[in-house]
Amino acid sequence: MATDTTPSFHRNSPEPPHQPQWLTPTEREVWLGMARLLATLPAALDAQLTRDAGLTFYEYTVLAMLSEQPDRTLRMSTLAEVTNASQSRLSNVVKRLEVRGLVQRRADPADGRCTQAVLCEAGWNTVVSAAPQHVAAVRELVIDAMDLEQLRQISAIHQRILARLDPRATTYPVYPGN
Amino acid sequence: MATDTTPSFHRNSPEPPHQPQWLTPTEREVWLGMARLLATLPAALDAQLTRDAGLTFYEYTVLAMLSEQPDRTLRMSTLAEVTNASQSRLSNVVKRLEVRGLVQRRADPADGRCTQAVLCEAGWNTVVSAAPQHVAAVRELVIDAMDLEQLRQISAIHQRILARLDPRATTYPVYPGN
DNA sequence: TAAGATTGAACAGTCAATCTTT
DNA sequence: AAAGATTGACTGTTCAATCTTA
Repeated sequence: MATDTTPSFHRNSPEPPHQPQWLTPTEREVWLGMARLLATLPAALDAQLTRDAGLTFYEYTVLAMLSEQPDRTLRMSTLAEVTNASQSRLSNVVKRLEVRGLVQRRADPADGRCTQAVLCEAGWNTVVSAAPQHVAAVRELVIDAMDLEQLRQISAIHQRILARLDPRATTYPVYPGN
Repeated sequence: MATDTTPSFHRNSPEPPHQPQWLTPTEREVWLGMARLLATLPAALDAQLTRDAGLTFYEYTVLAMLSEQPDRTLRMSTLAEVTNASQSRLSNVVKRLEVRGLVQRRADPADGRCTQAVLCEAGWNTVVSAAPQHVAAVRELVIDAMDLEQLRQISAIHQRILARLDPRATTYPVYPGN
């Protein structure tokens, strides 16, 4: 705050009303921590994957999701959902992955409106060789920061927040086969 | 997984070694939840702020951080730190905010290398009017998803992860006056 | 020589518009 | 008319290079 006549953002007022406009110190700490995480964790993952595998985190996610399918194939719209992206973003990314020979697109025989993305052999090899280092990074940065109890706690919290972000979504986890 | 001769990414192997290469089901759930949060929460905040105030989440953060300073002033390098951004990104954003008349830049009298960013009156009014709705959104989406115990738990977890992301950082919270 | 800051070029993401198939 | 997918235009971010002052 700049003067004492004006409220301090993200802090609680001296006399907290029922639905306080600002955040209490604890709430503020949670929010600043989350905001910082939102900004720095994706950058760290991108850095690791770019350095070690020439992939962005999002590109890796696309390849990984395809690699988990029995036929290494997924419709573009489904792939967009499971990778938490817009159809437009996915379309652009897959176009580049196709140029690099990691993925191929083909028309869906069952529905002419749909396009299937298929992981190529080169794409498979790319994920297979990138995965160990990436998983190790995820462990080091995130997973190993928690004990089993905390893993359960944060999972429950995630689900509650995600439900608020998209109330129409079925209960998380979204991904088939989890 | 595509065949039974190959590992499934982000899942645990049948016989987990000491430092397992893949993630257990619980770990995988945590990670997928966090990845989903990383992708969707910033988008939701951008949408709210763009709609209600014509600001991105990052622009709002810049204005909010300045508004909390007694003189509504911060060095560019400090502002970059507290907003979790690169100097380059901040420089571009402040340039646009300056064009819009929300922020002004001036040379730091104490050190000719530094630039100070100062919140203009219009910028102050913008944050003041944007803040209530934004804080309400943060509450609805994030804070109110947790009880007090969970707020404390996630705060502790955040700090542990952030410490791994930037081991050189002093113990979080970073921001002066918290 | 280093820190702070900015810039230009390359790149990625978003939004609205479009096209095709159902 | 609606769903799936893509594209073009615009905007924002990143990276390396640059400039200034300490």
